[in-house]
Amino acid sequence: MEQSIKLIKFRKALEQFIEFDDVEWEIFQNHLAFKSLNKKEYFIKEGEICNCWGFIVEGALRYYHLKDGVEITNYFSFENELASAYKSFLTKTPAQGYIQALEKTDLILILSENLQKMAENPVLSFKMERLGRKIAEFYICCYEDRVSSFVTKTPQERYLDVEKTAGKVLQRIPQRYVANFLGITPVSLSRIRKRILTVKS
Amino acid sequence: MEQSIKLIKFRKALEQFIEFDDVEWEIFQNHLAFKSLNKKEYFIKEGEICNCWGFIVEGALRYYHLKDGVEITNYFSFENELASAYKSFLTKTPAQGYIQALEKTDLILILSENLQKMAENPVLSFKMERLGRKIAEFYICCYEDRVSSFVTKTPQERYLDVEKTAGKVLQRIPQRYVANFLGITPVSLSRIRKRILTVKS
DNA sequence: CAAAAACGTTATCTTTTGTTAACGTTCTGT
DNA sequence: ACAGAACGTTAACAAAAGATAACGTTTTTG
Repeated sequence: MEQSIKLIKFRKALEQFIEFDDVEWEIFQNHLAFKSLNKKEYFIKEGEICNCWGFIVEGALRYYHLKDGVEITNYFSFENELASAYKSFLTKTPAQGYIQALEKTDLILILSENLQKMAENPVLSFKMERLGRKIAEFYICCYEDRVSSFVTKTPQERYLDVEKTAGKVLQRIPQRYVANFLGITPVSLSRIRKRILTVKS
Repeated sequence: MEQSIKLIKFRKALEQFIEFDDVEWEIFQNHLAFKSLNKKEYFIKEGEICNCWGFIVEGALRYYHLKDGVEITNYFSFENELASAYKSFLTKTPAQGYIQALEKTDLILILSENLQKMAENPVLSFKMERLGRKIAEFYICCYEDRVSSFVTKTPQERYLDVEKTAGKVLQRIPQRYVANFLGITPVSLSRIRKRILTVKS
């Protein structure tokens, strides 16, 4: 995919948060970088300090960390979504986990240093502040729902929810990762799926 | 407690996000309101649209919602913390649950309309934007940890964590609410506590 | 293409949790 | 102060989840 098309995609995706006029966008896009990850390559590894956030033009990322040497998957991001080790990026502390490409993934990156430059640019500073706020607020809403689902719902209910809201992308993800995401073991998810199937038929 | 002391407390608490100079603070504090809730009074009820966020000068709030007519407690806020039905406030959609005072609670409120006024005030607009961002980012970090705890840890581990990090405030909260917070039933928490005690001794 | 690794399912057994109910204690409101 | 409600604990049983291992199948990878 051409870079110009990627940029248009990015601009469109950011419109859910904020709109840039052409002058602003011109400056903004000069502060962006491009990166591609092959399957299983890393966006960030545990212990590193995340120095950028990314927009996924195409592909998918998996967030996981190790517990007793075993990978536990926390989260996924897909095309047209943002991606970052948010806490590490914001607090400049070492990342507590890994972000890995589930498939070949094309990214647009905003590096901390460029974000800083834009924050100091009078044309963009206010807008960048607001963009940062809007994005953070968006994720808070997502998190509110996710936490609520853990407190309120059974694993089976959570699975049915995910199947309903993200059924399509689910098929691109190995099932054991989905199990982690739901807070259960792969074996348990397999049983839940069977249970649901036998009830349906 | 006198209002002036409350305001100093608030200013100090906000310093973790941003610092106001005296001129800015003077304007800021003229856009604040005060409110007290008696035990069991509501900060917000399900279906209402949250039109403010609050700073808890003293007291504690409990977030819960109803599932099949039963109260499920999601979260707590204590003195020196912020409180809001965040998603409802941000998106102007009906709140999905209740926020209730666990004890007598004194609040300082920022109403949406006053936030709006400050956002339009050239002296404060940039700072309010940044404050909004910082607060949202702070909560994202909290949420990241909380979600991670559900995915990675057993209920018993989560309980031990909470006991370690919030042992003191925990004693002010009825145990069945804590159970909900951990994503388990009160009966189950009682068993976990017994299990831990017998291991310790 | 072939060997090896990874994957999802299933079975078995253990552990934990949910559910309901009972009981004594504590808290609450009148 | 007293009656009623709410609370935490415990017990008994059912349901679900974790752990481990075995199995065929699919995917990787050299």
